[in-house]
Amino acid sequence: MNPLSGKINLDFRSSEPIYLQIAQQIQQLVMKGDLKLGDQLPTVREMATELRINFNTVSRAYRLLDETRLISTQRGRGTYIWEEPDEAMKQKLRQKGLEELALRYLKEAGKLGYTPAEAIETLKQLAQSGQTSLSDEDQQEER
Amino acid sequence: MNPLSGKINLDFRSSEPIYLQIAQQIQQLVMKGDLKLGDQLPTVREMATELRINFNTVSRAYRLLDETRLISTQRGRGTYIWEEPDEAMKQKLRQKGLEELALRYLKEAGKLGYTPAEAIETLKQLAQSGQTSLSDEDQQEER
DNA sequence: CGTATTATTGTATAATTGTATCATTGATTG
DNA sequence: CAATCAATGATACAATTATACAATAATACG
Repeated sequence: MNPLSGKINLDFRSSEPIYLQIAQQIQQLVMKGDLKLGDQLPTVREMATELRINFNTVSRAYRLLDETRLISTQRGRGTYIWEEPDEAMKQKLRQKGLEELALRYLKEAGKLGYTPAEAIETLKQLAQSGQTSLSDEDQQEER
Repeated sequence: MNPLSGKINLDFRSSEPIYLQIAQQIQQLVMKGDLKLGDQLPTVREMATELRINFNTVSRAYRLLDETRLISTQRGRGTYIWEEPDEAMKQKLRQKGLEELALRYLKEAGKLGYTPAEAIETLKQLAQSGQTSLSDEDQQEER
């Protein structure tokens, strides 16, 4: 069994592309310590089969992480955790991830006809009212 | 201890295939005089074990060098330095090596969206500003 | 010695793994 | 509706590894 079997949960209904979902979740697993330096990730084909997607999509996620030097992909050999990000890096990655999420939120809101200002306002109110269950328990897989 | 133990440094993250890295570095060692006519190279398995790669990858590097007559591989016997390149040959090899590096640089820059002109400009500036530590001290091994 | 046996060395071929390129699809935009 | 673009898929490819093999050397034994 590979090290992150069942730990990647995709939401095929999300507008978030699945290659980003994969990349972000792997990033989080590293930051949580579930994946450590030197660990081998599943091959693109393994993971693709498990997630029932094309292996090129996994490859794209891996390439993204390779560019940030979080992992190392080696043709013919496999893919490995390359560096455990230091605090600064973690912060940067978190920031970047957040920004992507934020951008998507605004974009989606825009589709629904809301201005950024409106989207922000709604967000604020939501944050104040329902302060329960906003933490990160494991989510259910969707498809 | 074999004659080039620790003298081959691989970068598994490079897009340069490791069989080429090996071949080029052996070539350089011969040109530098670290390897002389008649010297035996480590067996494919020895070197593979040291570098933590498959011996077929070493074999491929050896085959490459065998084809240029720099070394002689003999099944069941081993691998030996075959001829020390004369000055003309050395010059040619150095030139070829540099061209390969240049090509690679441009290719990588291209992937990042830079035109050759931009890549060249950046290179120029870099060369002017930081003229320190551009020599060839031994590099750190990567994985 | 001579020969059989075993170990050592490089080689050939197929399987595995990531990559590059182009095609398809579905949504967005004008 | 056509054009366009991003995400995903299909296909062919390149690097590396796994496995079985062939040639040579080293050793054992008569």
